Amino acid sequence: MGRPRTTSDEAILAATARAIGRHGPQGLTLAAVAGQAGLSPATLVQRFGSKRGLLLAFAAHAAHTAAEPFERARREHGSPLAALRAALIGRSEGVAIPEEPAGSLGFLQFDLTDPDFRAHAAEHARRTRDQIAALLADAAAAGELAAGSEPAPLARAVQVACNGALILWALTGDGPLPDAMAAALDQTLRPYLA
Amino acid sequence: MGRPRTTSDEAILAATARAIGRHGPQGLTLAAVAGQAGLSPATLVQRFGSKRGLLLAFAAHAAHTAAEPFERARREHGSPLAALRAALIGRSEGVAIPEEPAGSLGFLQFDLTDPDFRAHAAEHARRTRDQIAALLADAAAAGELAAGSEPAPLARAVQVACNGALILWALTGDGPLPDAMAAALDQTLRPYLA
DNA sequence: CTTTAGTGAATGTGCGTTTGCAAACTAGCA
DNA sequence: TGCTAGTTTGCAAACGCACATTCACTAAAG
Repeated sequence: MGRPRTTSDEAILAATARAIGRHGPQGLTLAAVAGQAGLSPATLVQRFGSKRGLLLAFAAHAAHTAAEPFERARREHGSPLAALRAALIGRSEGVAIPEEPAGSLGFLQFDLTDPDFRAHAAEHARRTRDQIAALLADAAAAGELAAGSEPAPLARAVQVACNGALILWALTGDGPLPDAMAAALDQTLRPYLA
Repeated sequence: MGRPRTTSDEAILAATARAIGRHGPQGLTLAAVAGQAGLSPATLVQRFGSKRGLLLAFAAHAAHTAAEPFERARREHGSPLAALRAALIGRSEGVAIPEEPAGSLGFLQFDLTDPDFRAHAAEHARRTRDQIAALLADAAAAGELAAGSEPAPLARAVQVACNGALILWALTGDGPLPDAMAAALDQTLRPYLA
C-alpha cells in the first residue's frame, strides 16, 4: 500500500549519469540531479539517505552493469572485433557514446580517497577488462588476430587506449569523441591483426 | 619599497599542485592550498584575486611548463627513447612521478566548461604531444624506430597510452604508477622498435 | 611616513540535511 | 459504493555548516 513512486531508482540513477556528464565536478549538486530527475533534493535524500548514498548507488550500478554494452554488442555483431569496436566506441545502435561521459570518466568525479568509491571504480575497470579480454580471445580463436598475440596484455592496452582517448578528448575537445576512440583503438590493434 | 613577499608565486603554485594531488576534487579548497603554502586563505585571494584566479594561474603555469621535463630528460639521456621514457614515467632523477597527479590528471579537477580552463588544458596537451613527437622523430633519425613508422600518429598513441595508464591507475590503484606507465609505454612502442 | 604583505574576524552564500506537512494510494469495513 | 485509517511519497521551508570573499588592522620594509 501507500503512494506509488513517480520515479524509479533506475530513472534517478540515469538522471545522475546525465548530471555527471553535463556539469563539471563542482556542478554535481543534489539540485542538479533533482532537476534532471524531476524531483526535489529532499526526495533524493529520503530515497538514498544522503548525497553520498546516491553517488555510491550510482557507482555500484555502473560497476554492476559495466558488462552490458559488451553483451549487447556480442549479440548484434558476428565478428568479435566488430563487437569490441561497437561496445567500446558506443555506436552499437547508431547512438554515439550514450553513457560514456558518465562511464570511466564519471568515476573521476568521485572521492577516490573513499574506499567504497574506489572499490566500485576498481570493479568497473576489472569487469570492463574481462569483457575486452574475452572478446579478444574470441577474435584470436576466430583467426582475426595474429597467432602469437597474448590476450591479457593486449586487453590491458586496449582499455588503456580507450581511457586515454576519452581523457584527451575531454581535455582538448577537438573532433567527435567516436573518431578519437576509433583512432586509438585501431592504432592499438593494428600491429596484432591477422 | 614595501614589505617583501615571504612566499613567491611559484611556491604558491607548487603548493597548489600538492593540494590538488593530495585531496580530491572537493578537497581543493583555499584553506588546503593555504595550509600547503604556509599562508592564510585571505592572502591567496589578495595575491590572485580569487580562487578561480589562483587555479587559472596554476593551469596557465602548468601548460606553459609542460615541455620542461622533456627538455631536462633530453639533456640527461643520450638515447631519444630513453629520454622519452624518463620524461613520461618521471624517473628522470630517481624520483617517482613527482608532479604527475597534478599534471594531466589535475586538469580534470577544473571546470572544463570554462573556456579559459579548457584553453589551458588543450595547450598543455598540445605541447606535451609536440614534445613526444619531437623525441620520436629523433629516435627515428637515430635508427631506434622502424623505418616506415610515422611519428605523428605514434606520438598521439603514446600520449593516449600514458594518460590512459594514469587514469586506470587512479581508478584501481594496483601496483606502483611507474610500472603501469612503463608497461603502457612499452606495449605501445614495441611494434615500432627497430 | 608611505607602501606593500599578511592576517583574523566578519559576511554572505551555496548546498546538504532535517523536519513538518500535504498529497496519493491501499485495505478494511459497512 | 462511500468512508476512514494507515502508509508511503514528495516537497517547501528552515537549519547548519563549509567555504569564498571582504574588511579593518598590524607588521615589516624603504
